[in-house]
Amino acid sequence: MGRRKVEIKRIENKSSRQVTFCKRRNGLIEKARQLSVLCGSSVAVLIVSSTGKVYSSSSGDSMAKILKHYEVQHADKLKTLDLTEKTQNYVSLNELLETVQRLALRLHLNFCIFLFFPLSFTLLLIYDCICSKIEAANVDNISVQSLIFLEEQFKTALSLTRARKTELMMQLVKSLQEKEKLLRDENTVLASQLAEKQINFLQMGKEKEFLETEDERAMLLEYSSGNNPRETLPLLK
Amino acid sequence: MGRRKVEIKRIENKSSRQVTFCKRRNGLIEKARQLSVLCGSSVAVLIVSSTGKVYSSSSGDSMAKILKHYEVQHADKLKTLDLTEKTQNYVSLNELLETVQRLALRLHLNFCIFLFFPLSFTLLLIYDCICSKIEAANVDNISVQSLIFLEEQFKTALSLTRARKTELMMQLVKSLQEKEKLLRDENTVLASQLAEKQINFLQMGKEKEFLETEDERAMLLEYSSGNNPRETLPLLK
DNA sequence: AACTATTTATAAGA
DNA sequence: TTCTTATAAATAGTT
Repeated sequence: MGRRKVEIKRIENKSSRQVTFCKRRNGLIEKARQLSVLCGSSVAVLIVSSTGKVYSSSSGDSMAKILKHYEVQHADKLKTLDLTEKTQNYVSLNELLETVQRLALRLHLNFCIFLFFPLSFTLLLIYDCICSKIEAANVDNISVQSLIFLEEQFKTALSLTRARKTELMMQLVKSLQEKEKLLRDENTVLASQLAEKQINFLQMGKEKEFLETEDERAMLLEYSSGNNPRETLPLLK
Repeated sequence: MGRRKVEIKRIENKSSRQVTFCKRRNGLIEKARQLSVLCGSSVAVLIVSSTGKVYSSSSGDSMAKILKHYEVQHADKLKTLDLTEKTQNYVSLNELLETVQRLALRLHLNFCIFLFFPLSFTLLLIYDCICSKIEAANVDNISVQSLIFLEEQFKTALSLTRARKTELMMQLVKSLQEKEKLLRDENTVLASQLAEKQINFLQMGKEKEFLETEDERAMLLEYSSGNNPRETLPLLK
């Protein structure tokens, strides 16, 4: 729709690309407005120029409402994915943290977030944002009651954390004990096998030329020497 | 661009509105794609139909990236507004909470958020989302060290909360003591004024008809009776 | 969904 | 950037 037909591919000439960007950007936003009015729908258009500048328009509802609609639908979609989603958890978590961080900055508030995963957790503490601005507010607005409630919450969180820590340490101790028992048993077996072999070696003492490997000869030498044999083998690792 | 010119106002005929919606929606998304390709920019289009269905398209970058761009710019814009924004804090806070809630659901995680405003705070606790799904994960992934760290954080938060509570209670006690002192002083003044008047009354005892009001007569009666006068007036409130 | 008369958008030029 | 204008593209009404 111009003097001549243009292929839809990147415009290489910088200034004509800039001109086209401006024209078509306005055109797109106008089209969005028309669609919104004609059909009673809400339309948001977000344009990020190649230089990173953001242009946006919303018609019908506000931008926030439209984005909310999108996110709700998006969340539903993800919920049905379920398993596929699990692998994306860490990316999504970062998104969450970024979002909260950004919003917190916007709201000028101190906050900390504790995220408890069932088996692991991420902890984010952000104190002293740009908060001094609200400092002038009325002292009477804070109730001691609320702080007492908060104190209770922290006590609970603290004792839950301690309980979980204890549980984990018990598990750790138990598994270490089991590992130790296993290794002791293994040692016992190895020691008795060795004792058996030692007897054979001693019987063959006068006929060293019958020993088959260097290792066996070395072992015999060690056991023949004056050193006391170690009671158990050293623990693995 | 059709058989005849149309005014840009809501199409009343339902079926032709539906047809136009479909045509123009496709047109808009195609225009967005062209703008993106021709000018090397990223374009997102979000359309919410009058029935609530959401259509979206992104070209250039992914939808997530474009939305992030928008939010970052939006945050910057708000930061420069500063004062005007303060009145919107509570709405924005709700937005924050909703966003976090939604994302938490999406991520299937337990979490709690503590938002500390400089002088007041909002506390949100959400436990036990849809978390059971990750329960099967490997126990070895959690380090006791992390829990020890978390425990320290809670201890700190607890002692900060207690310190703040104590501070507030001290303030409260101090202000109550000041109020009491003020009232005592007031009482002293009033009591001495009253004593003075009482003497006048007693001097005028034989000429009751000179008393000007019912109140004064009642007062005289009280002070003339056998009751000991109260040491101070009762505290206000 | 396809057709086509018309309107609208826009490429190139100024 | 903005205006102009020739022309391409989009689409309203129709089938």
